[in-house]
Amino acid sequence: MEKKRLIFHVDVNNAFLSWTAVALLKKGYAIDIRNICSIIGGDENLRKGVVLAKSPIAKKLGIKTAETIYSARRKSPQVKVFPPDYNLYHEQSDLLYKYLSQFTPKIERYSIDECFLDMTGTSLLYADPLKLAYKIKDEIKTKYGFTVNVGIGNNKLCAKMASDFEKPDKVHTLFAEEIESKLWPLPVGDLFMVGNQTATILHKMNIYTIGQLANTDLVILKKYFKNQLGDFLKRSALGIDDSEVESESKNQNKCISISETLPKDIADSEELKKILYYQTEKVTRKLRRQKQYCLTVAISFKNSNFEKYSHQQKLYNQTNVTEEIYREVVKLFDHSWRHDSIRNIGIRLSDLVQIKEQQLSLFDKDVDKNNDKIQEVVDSIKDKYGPNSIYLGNFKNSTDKL
DNA sequence: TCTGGGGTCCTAGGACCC
DNA sequence: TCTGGGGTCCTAGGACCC
Repeated sequence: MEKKRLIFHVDVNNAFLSWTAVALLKKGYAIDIRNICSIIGGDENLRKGVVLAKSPIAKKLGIKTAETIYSARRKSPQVKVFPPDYNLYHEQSDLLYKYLSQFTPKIERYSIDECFLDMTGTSLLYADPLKLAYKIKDEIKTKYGFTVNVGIGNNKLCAKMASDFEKPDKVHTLFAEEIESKLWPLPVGDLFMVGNQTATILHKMNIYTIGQLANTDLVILKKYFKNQLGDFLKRSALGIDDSEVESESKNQNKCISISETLPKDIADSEELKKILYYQTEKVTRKLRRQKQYCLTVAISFKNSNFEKYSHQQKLYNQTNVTEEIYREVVKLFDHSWRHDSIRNIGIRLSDLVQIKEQQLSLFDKDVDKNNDKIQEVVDSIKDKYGPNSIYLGNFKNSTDKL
């Protein structure tokens, strides 16, 4: 018999918008942008003009996340647009994580604004889970000025679905005995991991609610969805999920990537390579900060027709040295670039490992040691004097463009 | 002034081996 | 000489999440 678990899901309400609102209020801004028709949006002049977060009023007017600001303005001409501040968001995310860590060591940062807490077996410390959830919610509000939803369930799926019920500033439960009454009436597209494509297929099968999905014969689902997906959907609709809350130490990054929509389409290989160098630097520094090495390097393109393509290559040895990875990036670029006009370009490092397991070749060994040393020195100079304090001679002007 | 960025996971299909 | 088939590894591309 499986032990009954107790999982909390804490979700910041309109995270980017709330965090910006709090920061603005602190600076003396007269209006709380959470209470007007407002959005957080990228810079349209740089072609990054999409909605990243919206206020409840903006939502009511039909503005959706990821749509263009242009389209948002058509829905509501008076909408106020504020730029994102990712440094602020990471700071706030860290604050939240630190605050929540006091309640259990079994905590998973699921995204920048969401955490799972495994509260199983804490009944001696916290007799009433609901009371604790309210305390968490209220304390975050008074301490930090933003609100959260807390969802409580017997697994991660139910906790997450519960935190989504009614917003903002609410606590909800979705225990096993509540699944039929609280989960099943919801539209099937609301179920976690049911996106547009899956929802469309389900609708064609005349399945519109989570309850209908739960009561659909598995044999039928398996006909429409390959392999485990049918199983997974049925289990989710029944509120079944036995995945664990993965605490930080267990939860290693599987890949690191960077990509960028360019202010203008670029079809010049030298220019694109300069951007790639700058991206390689950024992404490998992150890799080194995490004391990780990668074995696979990938490059990705989106051209002016919005067609995407990518290429990847496995290396012989794991590395986190900028120059080694950049050499591979250039190879991939020369191999795969279709000489088209590029709108968005990026790099992805995957097959990450913590310890370098080298397939040592006699000759590589010393070179490698030197590279590591050089890299350390370069990083420390950049930490001290800023990212542009030192660079390769041939890319002296690479940051001018960016 | 149309259409972001950082992730995870899955699958089809090709290459290669026996 | 008439083209099987299982297993493994790898890449490209896509769905989904926030």
